[in-house]
Amino acid sequence: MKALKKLNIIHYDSEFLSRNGFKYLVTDSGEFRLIGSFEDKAEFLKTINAEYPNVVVFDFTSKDSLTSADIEKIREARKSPGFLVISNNFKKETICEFMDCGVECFVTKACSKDEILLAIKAAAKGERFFCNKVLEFIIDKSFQKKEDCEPTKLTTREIEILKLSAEGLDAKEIADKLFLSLHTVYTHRKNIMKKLNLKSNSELIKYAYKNNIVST
Amino acid sequence: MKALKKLNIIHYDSEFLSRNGFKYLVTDSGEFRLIGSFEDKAEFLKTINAEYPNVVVFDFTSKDSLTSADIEKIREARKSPGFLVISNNFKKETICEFMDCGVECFVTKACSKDEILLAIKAAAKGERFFCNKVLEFIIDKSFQKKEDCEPTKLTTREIEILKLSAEGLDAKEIADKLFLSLHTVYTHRKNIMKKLNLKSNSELIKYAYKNNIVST
DNA sequence: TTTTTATTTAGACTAAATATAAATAATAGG
DNA sequence: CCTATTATTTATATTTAGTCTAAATAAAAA
Repeated sequence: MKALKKLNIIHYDSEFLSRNGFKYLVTDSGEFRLIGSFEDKAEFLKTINAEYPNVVVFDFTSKDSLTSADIEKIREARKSPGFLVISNNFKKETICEFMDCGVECFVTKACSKDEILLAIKAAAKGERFFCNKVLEFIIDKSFQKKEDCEPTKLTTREIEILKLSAEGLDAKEIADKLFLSLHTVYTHRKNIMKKLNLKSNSELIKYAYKNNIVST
Repeated sequence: MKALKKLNIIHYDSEFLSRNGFKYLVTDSGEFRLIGSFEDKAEFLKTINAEYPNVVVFDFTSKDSLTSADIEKIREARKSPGFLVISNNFKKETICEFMDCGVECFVTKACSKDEILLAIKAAAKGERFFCNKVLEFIIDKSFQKKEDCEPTKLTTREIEILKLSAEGLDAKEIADKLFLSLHTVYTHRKNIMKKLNLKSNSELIKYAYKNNIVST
């Protein structure tokens, strides 16, 4: 069937309000066909494989969110749809992760109707679209970093110790908790600070909060 | 029961998705009449004074959110409507502030349709309703506190030092910055910890972040 | 004025952290 | 399988940071 070819959109968000707000948005404009707005991930993924969406829209902070592995699977299965994240609470790491696996567009839920519509169309064409807030966020947060999106890599043990530090535990408590020598904790912390270019335990804790390594 | 009298609801949220999701929610159920779902605060407040809402629903993290002063003004003007906050990113202080000025119900945007409907009805009757997430939050966060919602009052100097600590400055740097003796800084910090019942500089920094004394 | 609260400081002492060095454990690459 | 690398662990000696006790000064409240 020729006629005017509407863009097929599929949506996944655990928030009721967002699902219905989105439903209203895309159906009202008349330019799109909404395949569905899903709360359940399994059902959502099944429908993607049955229908042929041009654009996949999702909130990556949903309860049982899409992972980058999910996205890659979708990409592999067919001609890749465009991906658009509509969310709040963007975290640097998460944005990077999804950018790396090919998600084109990111907007916040605070964005205007027009901006969201623009983002959908951009995603359909495989173009990038970041709303100002996301953009600001990326620029701001990637200030101190070098080239890539990843912060200097910490080992699992180092991250563990960083987290506990940010929880307010001192070196001794961490040592007790992890059954380590106090010296070990100091050494790890020293290495963390070296890798992240920090100069005190306070800065380390600050880093953990600013970079969402612990929840606020 | 006057079966025909629908509850009048008015809604204020800067997020497009939420406004439309909410619109759908309340109109679909047939139990309510939605006076309007507003993006603009002035317009919203004007409409409240013109119409007679039974329930006022709003997101207190909106761009130009309702203040507790606004709420009080609405309360004074007429028989008080019920108030329901639908939001994410609850902060302890904000919840307390709005509870103090008489807001009955709090739910998150992640709540189910049914829960939101329950909350609306509770607000209309002047009853309290907290969703589980908000409840958890309140219980968790008010653990270490005494009676009131306010954290133990710190002096201006103490807050100043708390902030600088959270920024990652050590005692010496704070002393230099404020032209104080190192001992003075230690004393202030000791007093802060005593007042807040904290036992280390790390916990102090954690406290600052958890309580939004510094921005994340 | 007297009392309380806030702010400031010091000396003696204690706990925490660093620098340096190095030994295992685990892992990746050939 | 062996080896180079990385991760994890620990210790000693030394330095630095922080606490305890005590108290002076200033400002604000009673």
